Amino acid sequence: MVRWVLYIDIDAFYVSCELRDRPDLAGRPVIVGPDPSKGPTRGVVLSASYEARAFGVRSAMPVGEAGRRCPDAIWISADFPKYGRAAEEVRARLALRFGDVVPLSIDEAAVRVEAAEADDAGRVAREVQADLKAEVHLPSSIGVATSRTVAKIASDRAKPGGVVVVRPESVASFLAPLPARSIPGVGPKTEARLATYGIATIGDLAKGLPLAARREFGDTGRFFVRLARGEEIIEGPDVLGPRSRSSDRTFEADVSDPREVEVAVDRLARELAESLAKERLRFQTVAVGVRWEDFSRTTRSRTLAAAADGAERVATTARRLFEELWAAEAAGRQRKVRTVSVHTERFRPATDRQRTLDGFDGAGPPVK
DNA sequence: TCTGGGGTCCTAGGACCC
DNA sequence: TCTGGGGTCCTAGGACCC
Repeated sequence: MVRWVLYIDIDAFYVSCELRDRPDLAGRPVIVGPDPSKGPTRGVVLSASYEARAFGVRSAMPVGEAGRRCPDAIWISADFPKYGRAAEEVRARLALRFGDVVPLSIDEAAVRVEAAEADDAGRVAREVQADLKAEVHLPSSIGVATSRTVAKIASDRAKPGGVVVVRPESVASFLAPLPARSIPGVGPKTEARLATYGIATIGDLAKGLPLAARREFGDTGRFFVRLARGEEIIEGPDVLGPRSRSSDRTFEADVSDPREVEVAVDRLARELAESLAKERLRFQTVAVGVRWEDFSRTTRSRTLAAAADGAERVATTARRLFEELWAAEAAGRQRKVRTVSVHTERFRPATDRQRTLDGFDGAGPPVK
């Protein structure tokens, strides 16, 4: 028996969720995002149907550009709770058959399957696809391989609506012609750095890296070469729980008055604390981030003496961090603020209170 | 064309400890 | 007086993903 990974990716997820409620829109160019004809907005495309993609519309594209490329698009504003519920339906459906489901993003999940032959694993994938279509009414693409990374790359090649199976002995030849950019984790910057060494495809990576590139890419470089050669890959851990939670707000126009930003920081901190309380999470680190008008970012973080909770604790820490951040900026470039964010991490479950430390909670050694 | 709102992981330097 | 090597934690920034 061979252990296979099925990597399931829902096609055009947000749009597909909307089409469940609006089947009359099937086959039309549908975009989820703020409608640019309803006034100026700084929004971007969250999801586009394949009919809209035919006009060059892509996820994360500013909506004004998308509107110009596809003037007849049907715009639907995002409904994140709806998408969260749909993701739960998909995971529940998969859990019914496979037990353990590894959720990898809102629209992706992996399951493990034991099968003697690649054809058997492929058949299971097609059954899953048909089941999700019939029971959850969502279209999917599925990659099948013996590692999660290769299965994910296969699922990309399967879009839309297909199944791609990669046999263990064919991994290197399957990957070789693909651009290095197809590797999850290789974006525009890494692609450009690899190109300076003459590396464009995964096949180029399989030949190994020159000494200078080995130094430059370190562990990541070794991972690329192992993957490219079809060698065994150490998989990331199954997702154990949230590592961080944040809340941000982009202003309609860039802001130069720190008091206006402080009001937003306070509101974000309280929203965040409320959602942490719902999840019963206590945090130990708070951070504040600013995206400036030139789109560069600055962050400031502070780790508390002990895990804490409560809106007041997030808010006062965040406010202090923002004051420091602002003071440093005011002494220098004095840019306007485009986006402000409040961030928490290093979670402990709220139930995990240690009696011996309880007395120090929120009143530990003074924090600068 | 002018860039959201979530997230994850990695790197690198300094502090601090043994 | 000048000096090690290794490990962990904290902070800031960056790349990347959906």
